[in-house]
Amino acid sequence: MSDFEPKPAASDADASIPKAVVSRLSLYLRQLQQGQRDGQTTISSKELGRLLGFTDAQVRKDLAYFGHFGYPGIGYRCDELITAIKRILGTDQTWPVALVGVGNLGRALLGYKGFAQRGFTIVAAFDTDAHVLAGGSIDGLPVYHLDNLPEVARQNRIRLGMIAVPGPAAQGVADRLLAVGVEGILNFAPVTIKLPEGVSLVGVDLAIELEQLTFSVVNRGATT
Amino acid sequence: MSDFEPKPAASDADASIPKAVVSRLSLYLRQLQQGQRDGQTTISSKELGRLLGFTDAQVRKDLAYFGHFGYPGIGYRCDELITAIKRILGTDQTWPVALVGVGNLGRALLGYKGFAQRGFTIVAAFDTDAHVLAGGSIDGLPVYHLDNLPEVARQNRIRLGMIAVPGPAAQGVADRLLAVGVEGILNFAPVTIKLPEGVSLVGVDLAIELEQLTFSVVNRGATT
DNA sequence: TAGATTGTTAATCGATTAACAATC
DNA sequence: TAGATTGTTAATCGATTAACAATC
Repeated sequence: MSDFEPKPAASDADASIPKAVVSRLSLYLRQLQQGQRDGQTTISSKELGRLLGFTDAQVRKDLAYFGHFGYPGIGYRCDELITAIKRILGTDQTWPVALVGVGNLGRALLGYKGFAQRGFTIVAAFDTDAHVLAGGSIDGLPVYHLDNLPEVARQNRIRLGMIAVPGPAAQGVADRLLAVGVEGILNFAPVTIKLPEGVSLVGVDLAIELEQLTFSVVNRGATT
Repeated sequence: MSDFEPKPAASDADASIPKAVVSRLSLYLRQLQQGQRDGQTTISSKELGRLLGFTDAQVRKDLAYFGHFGYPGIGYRCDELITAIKRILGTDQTWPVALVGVGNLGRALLGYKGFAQRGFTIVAAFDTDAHVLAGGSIDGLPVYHLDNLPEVARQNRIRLGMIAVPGPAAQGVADRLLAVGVEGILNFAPVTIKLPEGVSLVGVDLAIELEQLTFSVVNRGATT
């Protein structure tokens, strides 16, 4: 850590950061990258907020949790802020990810281009189905039996796992990921997974996303 | 509407419902259905909260936005509460959905079993790529050129659309969905989409979900 | 300099939790 | 009845917004 740090950095006993702030951070990053592709070099909190539907105050407050990134009178320099947010989110490095479950959804995740661009690489896939395993590899990526998880995870220093198996199998898979030291799990199975403290979990349930949509369509204007 | 309504129902000038409440509603529903499959007929707010990591007070408060569903001393009857929540979310009916973009991700969405079980049916898929269109159908579902959206959408009374196209194409697709009267959009493209008031939007960005995970892994314990 | 915009404080707003009378 | 649990009110907690001195 050579360059001076603007703030004690969120690693300390630093006041905890609201989850909502972190999810907006990802949106800021995405928007900044889009702006940069369009040749923008600088952006104000007002403009960034407008593009995403937030107030300028919120943008500044969110960023101020992590340091002083802006220039009064100018705004934020896109390249600097992109670098800063990536560091905050931990995606200034590439993360090797394990995928468990190579059905429909798993295959789509394997082929998804968006991961590489944002610092993630699926380095190994696992399944238990003989039919799937028979192929040996998909898109050039080896597909192992789940029983090989321990060795493969260790060899590739895997810290993140994605679960794309049927609901009833998800908890068992999560337990096996934990057992090999995975620190974060992205779960696509439509069930609640129980994890011990100290392991992070993000759940994505595609049907639930659609339900959120139908609610607001049916109750047009009833949400905050 | 024959049976007596417990409350003025969220359609009125009824105080607006926080988004967070609606997303928990979906989790309650999922958990209740899981419980029911395991033979449970009744559940208390305390137990339901414990399973999902919420307080009992929160569960009761959330449900109380919509009516009186519980029985003091007993709890909630699973079947009744499932029916009630489905009605609230609008998934007591089946929604025909249009899918635009039949690449990797689109194909996975087409094959996803979880939708049908929760009230959604993809009734038509669209693309603009000649190679994709050449097949004519996928999984028995017709794939049309996007230019055919107006007629197909009308014929099938489509009110919801899912966007699974590359980022640069997403806004254009959204505009075309709007033009045919779609009222809600689930966007998987990693870009911000602008919609007019009165159309609902839910965005799912897979890389962002992973970023949320890396943040909490890197800043272990720094989130609320 | 004048104009723009930051970082931050204080005020507002909204959501969560605790507590309890009512009820089965 | 006693025990359990609801629905709801009031208290607490946290997050958002408005305002402004500091700064480029």
